[in-house]
Amino acid sequence: MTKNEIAEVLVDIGVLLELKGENPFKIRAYGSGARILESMEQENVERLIEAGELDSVKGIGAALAQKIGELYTTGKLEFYEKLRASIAPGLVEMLEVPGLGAKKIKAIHEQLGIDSISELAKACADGRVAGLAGFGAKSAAKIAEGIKNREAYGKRHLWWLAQEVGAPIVQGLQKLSQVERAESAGSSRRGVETVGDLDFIVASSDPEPVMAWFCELPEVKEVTARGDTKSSVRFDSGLQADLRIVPADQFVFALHHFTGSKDHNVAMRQRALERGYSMSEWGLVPSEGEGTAKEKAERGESLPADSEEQLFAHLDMAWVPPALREGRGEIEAAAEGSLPRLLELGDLRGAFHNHTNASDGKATLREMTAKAEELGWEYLGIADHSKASFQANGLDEERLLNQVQAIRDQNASGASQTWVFAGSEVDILTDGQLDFADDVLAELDYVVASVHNAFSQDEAKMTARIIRAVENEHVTMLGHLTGRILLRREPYRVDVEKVIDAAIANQTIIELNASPWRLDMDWRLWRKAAERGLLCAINPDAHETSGLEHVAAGVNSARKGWLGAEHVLNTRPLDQVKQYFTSH
DNA sequence: GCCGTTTTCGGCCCGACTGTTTTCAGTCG
Repeated sequence: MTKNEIAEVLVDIGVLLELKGENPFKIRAYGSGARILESMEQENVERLIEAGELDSVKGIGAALAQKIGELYTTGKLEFYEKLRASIAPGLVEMLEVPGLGAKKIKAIHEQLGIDSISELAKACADGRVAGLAGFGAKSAAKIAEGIKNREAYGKRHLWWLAQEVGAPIVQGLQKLSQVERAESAGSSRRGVETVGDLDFIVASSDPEPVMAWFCELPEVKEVTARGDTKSSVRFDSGLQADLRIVPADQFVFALHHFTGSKDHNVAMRQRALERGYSMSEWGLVPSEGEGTAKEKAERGESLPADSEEQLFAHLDMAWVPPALREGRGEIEAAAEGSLPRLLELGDLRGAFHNHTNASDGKATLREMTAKAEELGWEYLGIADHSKASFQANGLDEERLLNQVQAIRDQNASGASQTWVFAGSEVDILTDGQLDFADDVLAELDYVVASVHNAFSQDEAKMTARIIRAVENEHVTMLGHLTGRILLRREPYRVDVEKVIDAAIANQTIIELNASPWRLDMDWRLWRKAAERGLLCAINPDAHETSGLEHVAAGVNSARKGWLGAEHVLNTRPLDQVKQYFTSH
């Protein structure tokens, strides 16, 4: 088993132990063990397992090391098999119902003998759930509602679309006379590709009218909680939003706290404790003394912070951009002053993977060029589909060469400030051959190679197929590495590490497809890949003029992957890009 | 289950909201 597969088993064990009513700290140990494995290099994991030294890693002790070793060598774990056999799958599923946690599920299971969601729905309806100790009519109704809405509401939402909902709400809050400060927080502020809900933090000494404004927004379908400091609402799309209102001097602490991530916060609190402080959304207070952190903060014992920079400075750290707050080494980097200078949208001077109406785009070459010019881009790459992508009206050799000529003519005419590169998004056929012969590819400025069919090939075949394309000397960059469509289509099975190795060895770029539905290659892979020499291109994969603006989503993902301008080809000036295409 | 220059036992991040209670447990983030 690979380290990531092992990590999945560990996470699963944590869930099952929770349903068993195990010690919460034991459960946490499995979860953190999984995260540690995920953040390690596969080779390091293998080396440590084989040397019997895996337990030297902080967070992995003797018990976890033994289980990981067993999974690595045999692909199985007796402990896990037995555990899984002892718990009905329906109980695991019940965790997805809002308001149901391990303890309540355990009570329902043990006292009513229920082990499936459908039986649970019946027991809510006939009053058996309401009759349980610790439950009542309201809990039963809430569970029934949760089961009914599980499909629609359990879903995560695309970051890009959630932003479009959230941005006007923040602006609206900021305009209210009772509001001193208002910001978006949560996974949306961190720019995670999908978000569970929206979080808003407001500083105000007069919360009631602000709560009322929020709960009465026209797009609100349901108010699920309404308190003095926190309210939650649900929009028609199923997207949930939380508003938290705090006094002005606590705003920065609340903003940081609710921006997260959880892993980041845990590490920050540990760092605070090492310095004799206890940190919460209420402030940064001495850990000694009477009362809770909240009470201390209310007595004015918190260190002051008007900005997040000050908050981090109290812990002897540089400010960490929200994009990096994922508990992936940013704490250490901020402490030693080695945070990267992250890519910014303004660093981009163009992009390469875009379509016109010659294949499946909606806009003409001229319209796409005009939009690029409006965005201030020095260059635009056109890479329409190749003939094997029949469904996308892919170009054959003749149409492609005509398009190349049209692009050359347009550049020569001087009609646009934006230079256009002639490329192709050429299909990688099932055996790894390309859809155009080498002499055709040689006519182009650059080539994007992508997989568009036979997604169900096994991992070995798919990996070999893509690597063969990566090794082709005409291929400039690999398009959407895994083919995933967020929340809709799983990635195809491919050994991404091997493809990255091959791309580095062959000096082939891997694209960061900036379509908000793709964001592929995933940001979690970029930091290490770039450190090892992989070059990135941020490509909107635009199919209409407005699609070019999706580069913003790609920049966001690149930042989460710790990339700076130096890692991205399309931050380079036109002359350097021309030179790159000539020499690669 | 993990960890340790106060430690090999006794901690492990912290608080709000809800629904059930009459002081709190469970859930959630």
